[in-house]
Amino acid sequence: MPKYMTKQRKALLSFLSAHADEELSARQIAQMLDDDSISVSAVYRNLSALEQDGKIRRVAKSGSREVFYQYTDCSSCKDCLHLSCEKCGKTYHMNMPDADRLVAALAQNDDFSIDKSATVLYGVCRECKKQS
Amino acid sequence: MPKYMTKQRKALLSFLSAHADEELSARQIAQMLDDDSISVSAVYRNLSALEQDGKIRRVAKSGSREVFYQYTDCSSCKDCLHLSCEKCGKTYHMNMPDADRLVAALAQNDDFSIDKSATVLYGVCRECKKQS
DNA sequence: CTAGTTGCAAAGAGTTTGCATGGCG
DNA sequence: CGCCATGCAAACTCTTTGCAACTAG
Repeated sequence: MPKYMTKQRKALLSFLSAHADEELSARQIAQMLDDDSISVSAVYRNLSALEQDGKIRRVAKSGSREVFYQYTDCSSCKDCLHLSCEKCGKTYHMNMPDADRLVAALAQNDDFSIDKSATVLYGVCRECKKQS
Repeated sequence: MPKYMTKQRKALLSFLSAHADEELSARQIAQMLDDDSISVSAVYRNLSALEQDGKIRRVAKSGSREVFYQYTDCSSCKDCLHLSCEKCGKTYHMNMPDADRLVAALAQNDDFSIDKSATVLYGVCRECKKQS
């Protein structure tokens, strides 16, 4: 959809790649890309385009009124399901045999076709479990 | 948390029970509870309380700037995983053997403790699959 | 050059809050 | 009767949009 690769868009995409799978608000993104590399409105416009393009997911976090954006680098994990840790915020990729089994079981027993790109499983990851 | 059962709160809770598992915005809720049974701000305040109490989940739907609220009647399905249809918006309950298998597989192979109350699997339900 | 993008500032929308009033217990 | 909850409207914040200037191709 975007036609020109402006330096602002380049900076944003590069930032998103570096922070793939993290849940960030537009404001946070604009701030972390400090030194005036891109304006907030341009961030919003680019984020919207990416969302329509299916490259970004929007999530509402409880307790905050902002919406958070999560960029997923599609090349590497088009088909995998995502696990998101509620403690540290990190995203993991569910291992494939499990994911396939889940998809198959849902299709067979619940007659439900899962949309892998839209669903995220929430919980607590190994690292955070250790600490608590 | 709430101390008094006002008629507004009663109307809201009754409405939510009747529309359990549906994703609705605060505005929608206030409007559907028409004839001035409750003000929008009271809806927000009650919704927030319910959210803190874990009885309500907030979701960001792509394309809309509003946040949607989903009430789950905990008594009936404390432990089950939810399936949400992207076409018709209905929520289904994943059948238990599958859910248990999924939880076990995640714990064992990914070392991830799933939070059943927070996760929702998105996809397309049987009814909607037929139609398309 | 031309058309897509940006930045700014203003508009728009959803949500929150202060305060006086009203009602549950 | 006391305190919580409500309604209203104003305040806030996040997000979108109009428009002139800029720039990638």
